[in-house]
Amino acid sequence: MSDRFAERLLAWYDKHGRHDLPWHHNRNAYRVWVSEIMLQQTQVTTVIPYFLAFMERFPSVRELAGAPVDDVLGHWSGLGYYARARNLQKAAIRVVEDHGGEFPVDQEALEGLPGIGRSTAAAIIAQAHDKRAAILDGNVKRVLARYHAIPGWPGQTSTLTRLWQYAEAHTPDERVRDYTQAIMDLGAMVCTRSRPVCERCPLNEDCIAFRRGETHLYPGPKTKKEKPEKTTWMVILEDENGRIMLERRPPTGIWGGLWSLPELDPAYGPEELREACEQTLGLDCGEPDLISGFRHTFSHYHLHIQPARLPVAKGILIQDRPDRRWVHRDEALGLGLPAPIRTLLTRPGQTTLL
DNA sequence: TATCCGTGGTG
DNA sequence: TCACCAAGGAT
Repeated sequence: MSDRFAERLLAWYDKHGRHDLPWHHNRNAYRVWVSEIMLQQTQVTTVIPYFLAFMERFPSVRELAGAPVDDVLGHWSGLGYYARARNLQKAAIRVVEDHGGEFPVDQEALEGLPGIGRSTAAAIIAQAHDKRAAILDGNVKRVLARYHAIPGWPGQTSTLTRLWQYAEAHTPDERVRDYTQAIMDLGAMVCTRSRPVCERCPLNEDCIAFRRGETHLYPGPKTKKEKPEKTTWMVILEDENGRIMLERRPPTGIWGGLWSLPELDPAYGPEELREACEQTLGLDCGEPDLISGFRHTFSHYHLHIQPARLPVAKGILIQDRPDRRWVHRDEALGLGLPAPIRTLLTRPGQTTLL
């Protein structure tokens, strides 16, 4: 690029950028990698406490590779996108077994690890090694879409291709670590989605969208689709010792690998729940106690959760299955639980009895 | 290419 | 109350 994009950005970064984030200290490839995975589709303020606790428990790639999956998921509980946690540990095991515990330095090898794509690989290269690699995350997409007035939704291949071209072109040969942090900081602090602070932007002079007064038009909107509504029963089974039954969810799909409350087919009516527990779970239960349901919104559908509390008759045992277990509430909260289930178990008073 | 995968903040 | 979306990647 013949303009002074990177130069202006770096000068702004030196004065106003974020230089003190937790992963900026004791910087190494492992810490950079974990932070980048956590930061996928997740804001900095959300990540910080998770990152600190994660590093306390898993200080190096070897401890992560050797940890129980439940421990890793437990530290991810509430962060969302749990495939990131499963892939993180898979990648850690590969780094230990195939690379002697040392992270690959080249982009191709990094992209071969589960959970690491083009942008994350580039971020690791730039942040950990200060070597030239172009990133393209949500911040960069927004900055570039406005600066060059690139129409269309960034998810569209044609739009994405153009964005990558500009991302590559603007990335400098020197100070790549600072540059990648700088353009993300600009997107997060100045070139925000709503009400960008263009007066304080070091790039406003040559920003086409700003000069046209059209920053609100970029990036282009995603084509919206109607979200389907799904319904499910979630049963709180409590035995005479005050323990509740948890069930491990399948490794794929929503909340994959996490512990949650047992689900029953929504086709069962309230009066059939007792029988459903008997047939589905092999449990002899008392009368169901219906709790008011709530709606949980995901990216692509709404889930209507109908909780029901059922007492379990004394002396009844279920067959020993590794994906089911009786736990006290305190113990349950130490496992990887989905956020709404955690809320349900922590603050049952928040919901109203029917 | 389109869809799936979470959660919390925002207007 | 609710649609929209943020440091993407896998399928």
